[in-house]
Amino acid sequence: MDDLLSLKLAALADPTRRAIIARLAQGEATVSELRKPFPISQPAISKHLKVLETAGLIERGQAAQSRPRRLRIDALEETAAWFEQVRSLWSDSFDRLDALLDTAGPQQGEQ
Amino acid sequence: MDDLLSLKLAALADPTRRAIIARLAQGEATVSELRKPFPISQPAISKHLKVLETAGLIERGQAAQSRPRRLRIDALEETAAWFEQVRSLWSDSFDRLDALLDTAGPQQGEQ
DNA sequence: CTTGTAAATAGCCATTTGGTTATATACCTT
DNA sequence: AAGGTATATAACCAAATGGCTATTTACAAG
Repeated sequence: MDDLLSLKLAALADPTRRAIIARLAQGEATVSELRKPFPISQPAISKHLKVLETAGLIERGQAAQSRPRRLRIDALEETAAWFEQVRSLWSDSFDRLDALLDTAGPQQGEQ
Repeated sequence: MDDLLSLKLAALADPTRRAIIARLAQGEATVSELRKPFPISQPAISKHLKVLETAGLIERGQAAQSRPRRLRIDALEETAAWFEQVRSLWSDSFDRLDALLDTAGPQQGEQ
């Protein structure tokens, strides 16, 4: 399991990391700022950030001794795109089912 | 890590399981059918299916000696909703930034 | 050049994960 | 009831994950 999409979904499977992403969606933040809401150690946060960075979901800045992180919204969209893809497979096969039912006996109009 | 959303994302972090979901998006299928594309053992597939079921992403039917699985599309939508939520956080803060720039000195129209 | 603060890395540990083979269960067919 | 086919469960294993404490690195300020 190491394609980018898997890395992204795995990264987002952790509630702490999702909270970090949600925080960064509102603007960039330093490691210490990101740490505040959580009862875990600083190294643990750094590890989470590395996971998110490896997945390409965030990137690192440089400012004095702090390294502000920011969200890579495009990477998040790429992840969301997978869901769209499945959704369209689903509705395609639904369409085919509708067509089939139409042929067998046209009665109701599906939503 | 055991809230439902985390379970769902973790379930989808595996390529085999995503392929299974994609397959099920096109219609229900038995375990043997689902197994075909993969070079792994039947118990391994059953394990994957259990992960997906625990996450609420699929459900199990009953038909003779086969237990067809089908996609729970609503569960998938719930998962996709998280991405929507982050997207809106992101655009909200973008709006605020725009407003700020407007106040400071109105010059360019953002994409 | 020492001190302070922010963050990263190393080393450790328990738990989880994804795979395996072997075995059990469930249901149809004969 | 005996056999066959579909699936589930058990028991095991190696690797990955998420946490910790201790230590190191990077930079700014005295």
